[in-house]
Amino acid sequence: MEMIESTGRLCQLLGMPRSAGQIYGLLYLSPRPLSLDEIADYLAISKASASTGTRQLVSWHALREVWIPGERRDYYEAVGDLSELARSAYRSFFQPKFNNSKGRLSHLQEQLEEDRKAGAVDKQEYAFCRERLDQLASLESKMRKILPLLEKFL
Amino acid sequence: MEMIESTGRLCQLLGMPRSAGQIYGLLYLSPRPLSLDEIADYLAISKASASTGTRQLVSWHALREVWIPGERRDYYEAVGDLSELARSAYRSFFQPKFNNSKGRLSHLQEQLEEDRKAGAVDKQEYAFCRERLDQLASLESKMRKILPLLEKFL
DNA sequence: TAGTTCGTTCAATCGCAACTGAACGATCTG
DNA sequence: CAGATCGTTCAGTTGCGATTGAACGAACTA
Repeated sequence: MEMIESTGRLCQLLGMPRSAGQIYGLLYLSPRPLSLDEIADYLAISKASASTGTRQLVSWHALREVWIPGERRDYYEAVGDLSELARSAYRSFFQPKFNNSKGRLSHLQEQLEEDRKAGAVDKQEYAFCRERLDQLASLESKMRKILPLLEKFL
Repeated sequence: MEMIESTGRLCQLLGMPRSAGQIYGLLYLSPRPLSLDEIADYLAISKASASTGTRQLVSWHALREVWIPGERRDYYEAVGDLSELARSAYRSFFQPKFNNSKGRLSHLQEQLEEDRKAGAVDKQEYAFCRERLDQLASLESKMRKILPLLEKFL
């Protein structure tokens, strides 16, 4: 139960549905795969929530569907490799946002240059914005360098 | 306006109020400090929101209060050093959660040992849980090693 | 075929954080 | 002192994502 609470809070902190985290926490320490009904029962949530939660986790490759011969129910078990999980989460979630931010940043820089040429900003304003945008770009470049290393290390 | 949208979304992504991010984005590119009314006016939010937002940002050291001689209003400007900002955010926000998780983890491990001694879990179950908890501990230790490095690099 | 037992979908509800308008206290001005 | 101009606080509202019950379709069973 402590595990369930922790993973639930963690997911909530990362902007994911709390129930998904709870499901993962439950399965992470469960010695055998569990069915939808068992999950819903144990966590005291509706089967609908359990269904949507497991499907989300499966799509994130955090859960694996397990078919037990002679059983009609679907069973689920947690993917134990958290490092791989973190990597794929990074790739499919943070990486895109990050690339997007790069595009936005360079677009801002272009726009600033245009405004300067058009005389829409005076010299002091231009210098200030330029400095701030450059600092942003520098930080972005640092992140771009270190993230792959971090990815390997985990 | 693009900047405002970006920082707003970023804050929302990190679980902070969107309006706070918008305020920071506005001030980050503003060549001069702005007053509460100017902020509320520009962002089309109520002065109440602007007030709470700025106070939050000030408490996070993301904004600086600027007193302009002969002016009764408070003026605010963005703290430009994003690296320092990230560091202090890490220290006051993530660091505590992280330490907390360490305590929980070791507590879980202790409890597992107790259960084993009490014969509450069979050998197979114990081995499974033990392995999973050990993996968690290993990941936690890696994070503990790399985070300080990352903090220095930024 | 009729009746179970599954998982999924969807409209309705709920909870919670963010936002707002209005009231307030503090500080200045004439 | 009265009046104006600030920032802050707070009860009430809003908006949005998570959750639910009920309905549904598919796959099995007798």
